[in-house]
Amino acid sequence: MSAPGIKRQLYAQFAKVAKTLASAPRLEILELLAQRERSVEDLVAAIGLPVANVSQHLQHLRGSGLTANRREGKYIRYRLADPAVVTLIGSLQELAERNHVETARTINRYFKKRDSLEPVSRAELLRRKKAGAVFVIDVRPLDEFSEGHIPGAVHLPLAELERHLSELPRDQEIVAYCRGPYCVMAFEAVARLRARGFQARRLQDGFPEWKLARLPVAVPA
Amino acid sequence: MSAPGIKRQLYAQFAKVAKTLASAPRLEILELLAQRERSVEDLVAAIGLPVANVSQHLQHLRGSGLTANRREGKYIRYRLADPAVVTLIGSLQELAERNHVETARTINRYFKKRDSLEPVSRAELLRRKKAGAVFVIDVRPLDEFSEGHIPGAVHLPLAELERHLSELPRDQEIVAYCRGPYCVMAFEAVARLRARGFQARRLQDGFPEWKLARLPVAVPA
DNA sequence: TTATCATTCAACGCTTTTGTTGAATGTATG
DNA sequence: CATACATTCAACAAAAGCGTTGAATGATAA
Repeated sequence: MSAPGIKRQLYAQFAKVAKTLASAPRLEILELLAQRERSVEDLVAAIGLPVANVSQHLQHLRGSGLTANRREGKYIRYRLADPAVVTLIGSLQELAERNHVETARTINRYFKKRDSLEPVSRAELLRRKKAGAVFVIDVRPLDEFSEGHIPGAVHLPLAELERHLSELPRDQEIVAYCRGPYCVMAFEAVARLRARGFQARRLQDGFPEWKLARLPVAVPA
Repeated sequence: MSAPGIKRQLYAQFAKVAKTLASAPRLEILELLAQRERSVEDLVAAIGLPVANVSQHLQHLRGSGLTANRREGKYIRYRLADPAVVTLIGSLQELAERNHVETARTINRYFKKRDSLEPVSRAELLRRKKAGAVFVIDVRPLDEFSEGHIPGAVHLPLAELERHLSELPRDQEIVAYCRGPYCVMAFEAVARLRARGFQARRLQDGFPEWKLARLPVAVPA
């Protein structure tokens, strides 16, 4: 009375969910949604694809249960349906970096070049924050920072970095973070700061991972 | 000097790795490899697809770095390249069960029906093993059991269950496990045992997850 | 109501993926 | 050296997925 077909069916469904992650634009959308809820418009502005296409991807994501949405006036706001999505994508990226040759090469060529130092782990950052021996900057866009950030972090997006150099400490290490472990902005910020003679390092993960680990989060009123 | 293309490139590569998981046969192959190393022949016998097709899937898996292989005489033996593959697939399945409507329905219809009791967690099984209040059976095929199993577990595959009922305790709970959290065999075993009046439950995960958690493992010489 | 605007739908070519078939490779065995 | 056998390669048709285009929904605001 056992059903061998049930196994196939279940695996086909798992595969369907995996297929949702198998698209670069969808991964980008998920990363953006990990920062905060967004309307279709917002997402279009952020990733620069035609509206219909983004909408189509959002349908796919919703169909797999990775996102949820709610209507708010004219807008429909999308969000991650489950914080575990961040975990899943994290595992995927970690595995890709360690085992997929091309991914490893890309990361070595581009990222490691700009940031040869070991990144700071969450635990280490916590310790050093308590000791007061660190200056944390959040390089994401303002709207994402406003939705929540590491307590004590100063908002300083890439575009404004040069203008505020005088406000940064030269006797303390600066730690930069952004959307996730492979978000380009933090790498770029660290590279520019080092070029200017600052001591700067990157936080290993981004804000979503920090939040997921249930570490303290500051949300401005 | 920042490269916006690098982000796209990296995400495309992550997507490529995800695409590897986006196929039912490949997920099956990975589950089989999580139990032990296998030749192409072995895999063909286990999943019942044409040789060339299985080989093709294996090329794909290898290309993404999820598997590795070595030649041994006429055979080429494949294995998981990284234990983290088990973690990744686990996250995927968990997310699918919680959020993907069809997956949840399948699981409720088929699996929950056969096993309405809460499964036993790894931690709970460990505690109860120490207290001696549990009888553990491994319902996987012999070759997988031989490659490693939970210490003290008795090998009792589905096909031989009925023949050995007299050797099972009626005053102790029986815990069955197999390849993973959604492996059909453990569900089936528990259902049959309950029908016969035994107290039986399922271990929440399978052997690969047990091993990954660095819990004690028995490997016969 | 009508106009406006965010979002979705439907249909179309285009590319990629999938499984199949039959031949090729490469290693062991007689 | 020839045969047997495990595995891979190459080529093909069928199916699925992707991005584009233009029209349709559905809610707000005048």
